[in-house]
Amino acid sequence: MSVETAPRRRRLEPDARRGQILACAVRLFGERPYADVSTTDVAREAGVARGLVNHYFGAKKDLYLEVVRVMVTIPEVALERLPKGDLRTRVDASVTWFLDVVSRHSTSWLAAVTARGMGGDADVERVLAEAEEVAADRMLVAVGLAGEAEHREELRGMVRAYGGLATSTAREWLQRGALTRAQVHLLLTTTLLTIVEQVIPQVLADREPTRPER
Amino acid sequence: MSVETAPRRRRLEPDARRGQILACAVRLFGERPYADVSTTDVAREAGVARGLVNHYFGAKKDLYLEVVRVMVTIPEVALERLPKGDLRTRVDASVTWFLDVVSRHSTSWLAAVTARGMGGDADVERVLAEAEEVAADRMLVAVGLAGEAEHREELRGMVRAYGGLATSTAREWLQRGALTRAQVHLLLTTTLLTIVEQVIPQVLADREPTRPER
DNA sequence: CGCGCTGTTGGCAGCATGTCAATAAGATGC
DNA sequence: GCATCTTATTGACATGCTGCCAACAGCGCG
Repeated sequence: MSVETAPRRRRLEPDARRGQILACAVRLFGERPYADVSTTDVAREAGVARGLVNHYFGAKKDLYLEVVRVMVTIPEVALERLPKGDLRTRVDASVTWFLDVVSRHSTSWLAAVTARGMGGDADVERVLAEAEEVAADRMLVAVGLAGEAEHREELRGMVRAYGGLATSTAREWLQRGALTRAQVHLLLTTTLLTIVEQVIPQVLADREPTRPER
Repeated sequence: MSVETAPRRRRLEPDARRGQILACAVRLFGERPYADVSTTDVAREAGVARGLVNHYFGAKKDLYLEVVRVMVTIPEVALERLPKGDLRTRVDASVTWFLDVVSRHSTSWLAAVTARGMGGDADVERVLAEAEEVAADRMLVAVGLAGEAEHREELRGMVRAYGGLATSTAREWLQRGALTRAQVHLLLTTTLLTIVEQVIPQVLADREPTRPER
């Protein structure tokens, strides 16, 4: 007879197990800094041997990369959902959408963005950079500047820089509570309008190949 | 007779030794990520036993805190050196000064700012926050908004957020090379002017106590 | 029912970190 | 010049985490 209906080991599909471990890792890394989360913690949280974490994700850093990627890659669901109105309307809608998203996943999102580089690590930096890349491209589409082939790199740089403003502003709102949502909205909207209407035209006016100067 | 003119141990004043070790740590952390720099590396670089590093700085993280503090705390030498002209002039001068400073210490500065939180560590976050605080206050003085007692917290939040823009923009220039110094200068100047002249007046117009809303 | 595939485990070896008593450099007094 | 005291400096130890790997055991298949 068998009283133990539950075997000490349960066999799951690789994808399922990997997903389960990743979910636990997301939660732990979201509420505690990188160094304070050991692979043992993740394994215990998932009810699994520690070695299995290494088996699926390799090094601890690789697991962390997956976590950051998940947290920072914003779903692309809404973009074609933007209104077709004039620039101010689209900018306003974009900012609203951004604020909705970050306020929803606030904790994990903050942890991911705050985690910039875990001390300058190149791989984490790369993941963050890729996420900024796609975000910048979508933003260019949103403000109707996707067609500029000439100064494409400069435009993306500008928008990525604006992403830094959006990040720090959202942090002032969600983390420090120094600003209200309305104030954040006003700041981001006005600033983006200024960049698109005043700064970018001046950049586009320069027909010089703009070789980098230090 | 004594052939060995150099004793195996050299005794230094605590401040001197501490400073020497700190200098080596600054260099190493400036060119390699946190996890890739062991206290052994720092000790070897300083020609010193590893235990001495712990003796002077405690844990490795404490040493790192000192390093970040040194790299991120910009000398306050220039601030009274700002011109007394109108707003645009002062903003222009402030941006120029900022770009000069970050381009000079570019490598170490980038590492420090990029190191935001080494994965969300609370202490590192605190050091960064303090540095942002003083930077924000100086910026408020520079643009002539230091006297606003009413919405002081909101103003500092706005300026700190602008600091995020300055950081990410400088990174686009120094690290990715996507923007030229002239473009960065234009972007930062125009944006700061917009914030001071358009956004802040609207915030100051609100006489509501602006309780945080999510 | 036996067998093979593979998800899963536990332990091993290496490395980094923090602590601490022992050591010796350099100053001080005689 | 020599003894002595202070303390900067060292070397070794214990601990904890990480990556790796061979052995183990679910679970499907014949």
